[in-house]
Amino acid sequence: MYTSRISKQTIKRLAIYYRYLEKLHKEGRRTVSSHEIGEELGLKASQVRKDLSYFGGFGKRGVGYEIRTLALKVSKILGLTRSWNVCIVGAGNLGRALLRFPGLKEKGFRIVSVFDKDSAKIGKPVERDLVVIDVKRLSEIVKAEQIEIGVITTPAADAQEVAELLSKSGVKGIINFAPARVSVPETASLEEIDISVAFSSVAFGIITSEEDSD
Amino acid sequence: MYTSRISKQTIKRLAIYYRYLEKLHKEGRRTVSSHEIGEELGLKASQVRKDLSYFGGFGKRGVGYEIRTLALKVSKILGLTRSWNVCIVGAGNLGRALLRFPGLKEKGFRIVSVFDKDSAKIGKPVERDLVVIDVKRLSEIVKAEQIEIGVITTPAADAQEVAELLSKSGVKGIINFAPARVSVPETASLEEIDISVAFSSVAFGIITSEEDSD
DNA sequence: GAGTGTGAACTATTTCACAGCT
DNA sequence: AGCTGTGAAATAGTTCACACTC
Repeated sequence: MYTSRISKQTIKRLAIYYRYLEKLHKEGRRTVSSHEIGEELGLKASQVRKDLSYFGGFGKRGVGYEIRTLALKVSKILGLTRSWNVCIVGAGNLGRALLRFPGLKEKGFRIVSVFDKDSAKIGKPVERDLVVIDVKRLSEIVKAEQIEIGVITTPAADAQEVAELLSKSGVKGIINFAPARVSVPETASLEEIDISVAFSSVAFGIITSEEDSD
Repeated sequence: MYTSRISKQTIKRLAIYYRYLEKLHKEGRRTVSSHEIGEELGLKASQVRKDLSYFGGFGKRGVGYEIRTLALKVSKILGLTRSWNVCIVGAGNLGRALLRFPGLKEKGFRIVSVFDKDSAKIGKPVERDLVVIDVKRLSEIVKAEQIEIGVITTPAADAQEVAELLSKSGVKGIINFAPARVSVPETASLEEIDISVAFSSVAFGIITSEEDSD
């Protein structure tokens, strides 16, 4: 269907539109214009319309977009109408924080297992019905539980190895929080969330804005 | 100095180069070529050279880059040669995980206080020498502790309010982990780390690669 | 010979501007 | 009249290609 070249940036904006549409829907609103969406999210109205137009003409000229309909269309595009089995590799602070991160379950991302290689952690409960499993059993469990998305929250040194293990086990998408870039086969979908890079980027921004004002 | 228009993407790559340079340095290596950096990080050599050239000619033709010198230059550019006082707003799971996130302290990001509005959390220790402080005291403490960077790990509904409070209190840079976009004054530096958007983006990637192979 | 630094060419993304529905 | 959908224009970012240095 819409399999062609849509940029990752467009997809991320779509996910942000979706969140805003849900909010409007909860407030009882029925329609919204591209101008209003852009206003709220800090984007040009034309950007919003262009992003949506890649997937079809969802709006009504002279009116705007019907919130309920558009939210449904966008959730379909983003794969939010089905559920996804997710595993977390690395039962440290960040891994455990993600177990309770708000909004994931509601969007269909179900964290069904947590792995670690540390024998002190293996077997310990991390959530009502979850216990840390030895990473040696990852492949077996990914298959048994039909896990499609793996989240890496290990130390940097283990990230590449875990990425390969996940890919080989049949995981289709990876989200990497470890402070190291990983590479995965072309066929897998990868998202890198680089926390320490974000800090450096902010620090750079502060320095340059101070220089500008000299 | 190099105050002009450098893209955020270039800065983020610089932070990634820096991490790789540190690794090479620890391994005892002395020089590296743009080709090798690109190979390791999945970028074209010309991209690496272009990024570095914005800030000066750091390399030697025929030789490459002297790792120690380049690492020092890049760390200067990114503001990693000084330290930054950071506060976290929101003492939930994610906020507490960030307190121990590896590499931040080493890069000079010192988390000096943690705030929350929940009276059940206020006063409780979160780390050796840190206790959760009432967010009402944020402005006072930001000034007293000379905090320049604020990290938002509150629920989405509180994120915009906290961003404004931080800006008004004199914080120059904000990193927002809440699943909501925030807006800050032009003068402040902002980085949004949108975890649920990353999940949606990966889900979209999986769906489209499955369609492609039909 | 090897590898940088950089203008020029190319590609991707954003924004404009306006025809065309409702 | 209001607001979408979309080619065309403008802008931003990447990659090429090669002169130049070590």
